[in-house]
Amino acid sequence: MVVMNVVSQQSEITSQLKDDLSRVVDNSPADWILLHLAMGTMKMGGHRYGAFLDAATTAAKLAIYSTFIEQGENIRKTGFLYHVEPKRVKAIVKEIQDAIAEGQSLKALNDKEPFYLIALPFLWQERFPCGEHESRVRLQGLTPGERRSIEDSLPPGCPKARILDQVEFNELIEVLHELSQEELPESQQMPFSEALMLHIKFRLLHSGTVIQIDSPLVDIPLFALTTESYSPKEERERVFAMIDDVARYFSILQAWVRREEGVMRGVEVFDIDLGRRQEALDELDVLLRAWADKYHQDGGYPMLLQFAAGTREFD
Amino acid sequence: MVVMNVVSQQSEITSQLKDDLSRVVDNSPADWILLHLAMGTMKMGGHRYGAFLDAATTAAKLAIYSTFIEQGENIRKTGFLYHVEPKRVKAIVKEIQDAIAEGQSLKALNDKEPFYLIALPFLWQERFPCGEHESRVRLQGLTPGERRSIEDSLPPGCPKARILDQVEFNELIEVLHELSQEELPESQQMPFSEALMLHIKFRLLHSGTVIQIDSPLVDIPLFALTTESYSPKEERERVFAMIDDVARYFSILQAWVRREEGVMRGVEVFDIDLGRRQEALDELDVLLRAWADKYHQDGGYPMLLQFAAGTREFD
DNA sequence: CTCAGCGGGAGGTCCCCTCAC
DNA sequence: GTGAGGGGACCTCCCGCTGAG
Repeated sequence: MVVMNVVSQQSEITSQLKDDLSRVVDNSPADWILLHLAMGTMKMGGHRYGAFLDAATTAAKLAIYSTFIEQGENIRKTGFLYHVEPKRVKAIVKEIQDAIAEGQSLKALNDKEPFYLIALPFLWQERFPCGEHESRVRLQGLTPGERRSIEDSLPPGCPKARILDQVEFNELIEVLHELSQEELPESQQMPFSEALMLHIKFRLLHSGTVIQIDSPLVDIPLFALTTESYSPKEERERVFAMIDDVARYFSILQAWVRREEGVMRGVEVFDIDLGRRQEALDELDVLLRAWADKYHQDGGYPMLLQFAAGTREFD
Repeated sequence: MVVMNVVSQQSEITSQLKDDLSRVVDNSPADWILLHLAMGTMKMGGHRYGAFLDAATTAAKLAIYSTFIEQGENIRKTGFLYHVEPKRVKAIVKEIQDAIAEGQSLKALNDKEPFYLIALPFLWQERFPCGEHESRVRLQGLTPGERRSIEDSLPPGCPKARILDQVEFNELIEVLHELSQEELPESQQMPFSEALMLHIKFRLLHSGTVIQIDSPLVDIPLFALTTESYSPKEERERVFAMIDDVARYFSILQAWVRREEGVMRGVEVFDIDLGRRQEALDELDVLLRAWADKYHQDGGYPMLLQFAAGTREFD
């Protein structure tokens, strides 16, 4: 009985690879941010390649749109500034204005993860529930002992949900895709395809949300749900916390660029005795907490402090 | 005598516009980062729309490539994970491996600003120098008084460089473009075009690096260099500092995601009496400097602390 | 089952041109 | 100078198909 679980080596980047990558991006900070973001959203978040490109395009379009407004709605000027045809500028502006008017959102990474991945555990348990004392296996032609044998091969902690065969699993994925498309405007809808289905299926298996069971008792592959929610893995949660932190940090620095009052930015560069490193970090934690406590006042002006300390890699 | 200077409203985003933008991106953190990045590199940095898209594509390609390596160089698996055709995966892998092998860099925002913008002041002064006691104006058919009158209309602090006519200015831009293409591999080269020239010219005027002089003394437009280096504007420098900070902050958090030793990340949320805000920030500055000093040890392990504090906009 | 090739369509980035206000 | 329209080139992202090992 072989249980396939493809979660492995996910975050292992050999130092060779890392070096290669850093060489081709020339170590420019903006490119680093893009690279980290792509790695985070695609490798960890499970977003499609095309989805990331769309999101980047959307961001660039919004930059164009904001310039268009600032330049007194002058199509030609805006086009020159970004080397875009007036025709295209007009189309971009229309696209954004329509989205604003209809309250719809442009193609973006709007959910932290794609809907069809997050929603799967819920939909599975809703459509294929399994009573407390029922067997997860509903296949014909198996003895109760054989059913139990298959069930016992599941890893511990699996939710009570039926084990599906190939056809049922594929249908479930198709339903998920249709659901995720429902709320999108017509122009953004993507038809279901076999390539898409294989992608989604592979993602689910890769993340360990679903496992495939190839039992010698049955001649068809079976699929079992392993968790109540997609990606409970701590590493994934850390990735989201990271993206969140970076976005907020970016926001604060934007205010700093605009020279707003009450904004501060700082970098401390220093060398440390490795033996005292942990002590220093612990002290830093206490220090900052005490500082925030000292100045905290209920009902006051909302403030945020973000910090990160670690190895200095660049000089 | 009209002096055109289009630097204005550059960073003024009406709150209405800001609201609209935040609505269409759904406030997802990853999208925020992309948006800030696009604004920073395009609006401030002067990068082309297509250049930003190329850079984002490159980042996504590198993410694919790193997965390709991690998955044992399996094209199909990699393709499924990101919903990319095997054919395309193969092409992407080849493109990156070629770049690594030949030491060339992929399309990226590799310089902080486009070469043709940064290099202009240097090339201008090199090709059209102007002696200390020579007139910047070399046009025929003008009296010394008229030449001085035109020169006097320049803003103070202009470098000693000749004032050019339309043709000379256009040629200078073309030379700049050719220079910027020289070091690129053949496949990335972009032919010079009128659209590109207009874009570059507009950018130079928009940033104030060059000003156009429409003098009634001559019937053709003249162009004058105003600074020794592109974008000495402090705001621009702040934007680069911001991008730099964010990239390093991102790097530290990546180490935190990998659970490396000696990495710490923190967020402090609190409310403050506005009257004590500056006092608090000043204290924070002193506090962190003292902390870094306390643990600093020459020749020790390289450490970095980054922090930013400001208004809390999201909850 | 994996890997390889071929075909096509849609849409985007680039380029240039003309014509009316 | 600006808007609005035409054209064409090329690439990339999507889909589907067939055949060799």
